[in-house]
Amino acid sequence: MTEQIEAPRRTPLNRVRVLEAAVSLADDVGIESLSMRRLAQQLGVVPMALYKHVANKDELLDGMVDVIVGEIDPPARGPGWKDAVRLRILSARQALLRHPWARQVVESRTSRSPAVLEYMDDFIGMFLAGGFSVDLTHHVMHALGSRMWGFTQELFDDAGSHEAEADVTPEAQAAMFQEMSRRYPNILQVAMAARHDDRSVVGQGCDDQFEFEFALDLLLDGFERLQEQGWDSTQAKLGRP
Amino acid sequence: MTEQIEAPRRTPLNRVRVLEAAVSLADDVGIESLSMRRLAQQLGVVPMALYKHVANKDELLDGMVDVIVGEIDPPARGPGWKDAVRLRILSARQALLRHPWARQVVESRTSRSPAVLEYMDDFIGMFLAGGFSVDLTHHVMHALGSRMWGFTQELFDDAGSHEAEADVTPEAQAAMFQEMSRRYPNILQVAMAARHDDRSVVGQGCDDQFEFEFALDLLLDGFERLQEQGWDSTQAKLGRP
DNA sequence: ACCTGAACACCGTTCAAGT
DNA sequence: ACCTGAACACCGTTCAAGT
Repeated sequence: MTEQIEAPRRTPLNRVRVLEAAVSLADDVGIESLSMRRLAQQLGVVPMALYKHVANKDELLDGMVDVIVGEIDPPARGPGWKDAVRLRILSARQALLRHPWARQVVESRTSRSPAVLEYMDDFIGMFLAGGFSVDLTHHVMHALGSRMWGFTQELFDDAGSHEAEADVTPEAQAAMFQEMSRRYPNILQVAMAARHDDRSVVGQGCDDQFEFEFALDLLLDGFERLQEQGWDSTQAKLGRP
Repeated sequence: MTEQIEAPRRTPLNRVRVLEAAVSLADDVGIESLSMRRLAQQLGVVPMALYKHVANKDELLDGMVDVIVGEIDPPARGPGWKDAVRLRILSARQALLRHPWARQVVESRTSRSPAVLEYMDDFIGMFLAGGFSVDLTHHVMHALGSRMWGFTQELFDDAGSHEAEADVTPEAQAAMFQEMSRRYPNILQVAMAARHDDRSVVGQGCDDQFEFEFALDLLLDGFERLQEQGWDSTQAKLGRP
């Protein structure tokens, strides 16, 4: 009997390999097409093999968020709190933008992994180091919310660009435009003005950098003002019935 | 042959009935358990029957958002822009809080239904009526983002309350606490302070009203300041390289 | 012409049977 | 003791066959 030669050993599966494969598969095929079965196939293993390394699909998604958090630059040491916070958020933004599915997944997670907790702990630390009271820091973190991850809710994802180009006749487009201007005159006004603007285009499908920084700086300036005023939540609560 | 008596006619299905049934089914069993099949069963029809009234599941979800938008109070007529915006957002918040799944679904939608467009058009109209330039209004809408719907990202959903009560021994709890204070000292500090606070408790599982209004008012005050200063995006862009 | 049962092509996860 | 193929209990959606 010929002794059976072992097939060339696949580099053995481990958690990191599984998570990284999941991230790049989601990058390639989209998060909605990422399934345990498809991921297993990509890795050349039977679906069940994945369950050795992640308890279930939710844990897989948590792990994928951790991979992304790992791509965010560590907190800058030099500058004051405002620049430190700003830089870290903009770095998070770059990491998130690299993975189109990330925003949705980050938003949908309810539990916080150690990596996420550490990320948040760093933020809190930056405010405290900047002289913010624990009280103000608490509320400021809530106000920051998901902007901590470097994204803003899209206002118009692709309103209008549905199948606009090819199929629709100019007449139909004109009719749609008329209907829009009748029903949503304000949206139209804003959209038109934005289109004339050189830098930002409504509906370009991607979170615009200027909009993001506008909102972020508005918040940071607000935080700064409150801190300088010695804002205190107990006072604020007394002031408002 | 006895003439077959028609079974008592079900009130015939229509789009509104389907959507309302979907909303209350999601209220009851959670959005993750809402399926076309289960909804059909609830309505006493075959799954295929639903496809007469909604093209597919995505359109069903869009329609469910419309039902919720319909629950939001119409814009107030009397007050200035700031109170008008504030009231409408807090009304949206009430509607969204009535349906635990709504936040997630609103966030996940990429297309905007007529009802949603109208809701946004109203907001834009409030700012314009308040003397905001089209330009500033545009950026302000982006800054408002998903806060337009009356929710903020949860910071801590139920971190720690996982299975804390029953199963875990006091010793294990103490150990976990120590581990937390070592790894996430800043989070702990903020969490402890918040727990002493009479009104807000971190991790109470629901978006806290005070946090929401804090962040909202910070933004509204910021908007007001910019408007009074005659803020202009072209200037802002020149000022920043 | 209309309606719908059965089928298709998937899921995530369990579990018992095989080595 | 370990591994995994088959199975379970679902999905959303298509489509052809039946009335």
